[in-house]
Amino acid sequence: MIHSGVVAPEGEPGAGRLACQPMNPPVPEILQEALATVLVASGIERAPADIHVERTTRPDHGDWFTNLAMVVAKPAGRAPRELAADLADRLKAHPPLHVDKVEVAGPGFINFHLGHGWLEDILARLLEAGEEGYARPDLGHGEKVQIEFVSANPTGPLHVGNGWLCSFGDTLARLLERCGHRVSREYYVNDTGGQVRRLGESLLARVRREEVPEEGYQGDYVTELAGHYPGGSEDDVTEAGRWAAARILDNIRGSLGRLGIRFDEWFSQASIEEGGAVAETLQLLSSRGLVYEKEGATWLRTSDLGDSRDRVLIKSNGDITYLGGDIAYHRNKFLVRGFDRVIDVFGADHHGQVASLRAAVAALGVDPESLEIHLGQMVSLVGAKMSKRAGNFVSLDSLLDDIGKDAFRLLSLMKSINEATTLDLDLVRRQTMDNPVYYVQYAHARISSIGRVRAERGIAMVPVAEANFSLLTHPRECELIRCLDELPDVVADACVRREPFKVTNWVRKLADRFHGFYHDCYVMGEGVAPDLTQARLHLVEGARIGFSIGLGLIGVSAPESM
RNA sequence: GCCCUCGUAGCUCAGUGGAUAGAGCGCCGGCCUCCGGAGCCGGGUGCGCAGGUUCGAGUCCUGCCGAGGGCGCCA
Repeated sequence: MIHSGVVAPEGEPGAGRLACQPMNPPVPEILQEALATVLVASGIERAPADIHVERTTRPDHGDWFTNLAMVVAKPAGRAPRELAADLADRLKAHPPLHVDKVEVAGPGFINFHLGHGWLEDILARLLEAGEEGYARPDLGHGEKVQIEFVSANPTGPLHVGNGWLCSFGDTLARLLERCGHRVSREYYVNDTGGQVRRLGESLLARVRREEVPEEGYQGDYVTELAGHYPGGSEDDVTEAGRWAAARILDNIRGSLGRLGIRFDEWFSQASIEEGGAVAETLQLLSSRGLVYEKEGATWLRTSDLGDSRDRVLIKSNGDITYLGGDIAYHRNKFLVRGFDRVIDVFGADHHGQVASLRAAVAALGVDPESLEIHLGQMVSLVGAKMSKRAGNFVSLDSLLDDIGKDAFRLLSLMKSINEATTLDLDLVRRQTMDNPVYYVQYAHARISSIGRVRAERGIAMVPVAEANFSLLTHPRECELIRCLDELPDVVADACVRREPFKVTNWVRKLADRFHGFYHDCYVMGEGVAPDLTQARLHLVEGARIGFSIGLGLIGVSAPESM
């Protein structure tokens, strides 16, 4: 932490100076407003609702550009380049804030070259907002959203694949929270039905020192649990299964804790199936004429609602199907607890239930748009598939023992969950020393180190308002500030598109920019003027804020030293 | 057979319809007088195939090829 030793007391001149100076609006707003104005002046009647301005990818294209002329030209019956030139001329007559140069290029792009004041504004805005306020777009407006993830059956420890989606769900939850949603994390506990009975059978078999049935759970953990089983009626498989499931659930909680994940709700499937929820749900569906009896079973007309066929809710033996319980569960989410939006995160092996569930939610009278289902593609190991029943999975705990929480979270949040992953455990373990996590954390440790050296040398930081950011003209400094400028957009984008890995990519980019800055721009080196030192100290603080926000979102710790 | 996801550099992956497609790893070669060298700088190869939409396609549409997953009165 870098804290000023000379923070001006409140009320004195200087302390509130920043707040008194109205902050300039961000560049996109400045450009959009200017473009809207010249568009009208140029005789274009209907301006697009959303005028698109973007950062350029190449320096010779300036800093920002718009495709506005090309978008508007055709409906207006004008040539794109001609219109672009017209707009550019009008902009040049009254240049918007920070705009040094306006150019028309290519098929009709308008490029903006900005002055250094742009970067100074970015840094000032970032430092004023701080870790709490920066990159906190209010996209949700308090929307009440529930996110259910993992929900692995308590029939065995979490494996690496489970952990992968844990990272996704938890970081998505953090993103939603940061972007103005009220988020509840939920774990649906399958503590009833066939899986539990099967677990109980496996346990009792081990208690009797017999082989586990073929369809049972073969893992060593069952044998271990059997050693502690207090008994009970020897043939009550449900009782045995529930006892084992409770133990395993404790283990799962522990693994999640190691990953920094806490659930707000552990929702019992038994509470749904053994309470009145299913009956109430059936009644609702019946009243809509969507339920019928056939061959002794109770069916839901899901084929009327986008599913490929109808589905059974109550088996002919009277048992509730998984779907039957799941519908009641989703009725509870939407209609009982009143979530505005429900997000389910499943593994791709649950693909088969998506259409049914969507149809079922529609059958409940809930807007299907408010149910989001994200399928994470399979995570497997080189040369092996993980199977809980066969007991040949790699547990999340053992991998965490090897590489640690930070490396695991970063690793699991580096790419889209739409992409299948095959882990080479040897490689992952070996990569430990040149894992991206070190690159990122080392950058943060260097920031802390700068703070320590500053304290040792007794250098006090001046207030932000007294720092002269116009001195930060080194290319490394400019690149670092530009990177920090992207964070609010990255957070919003990652949230809206449900793509947490974008945050990881950004953090890595920030680390890259910071290492470059650190290498070329000594903050307190010999011959660095005091004013420049002050400006750079604030830039370093800005980077620290960026790391804190980014690493906080992906759940990776920001160490003071390595 | 039908449905979903994916195919971009040797490998792992980025790339809201924009201009000359980018990182990391690996490989080769440089850089420690000062805040931590777990760092910095330089070096090169690529959008599975074929059509279509568009001023403009890695991105959107159709078909094909290839990989993974799914199509139960299992969960």
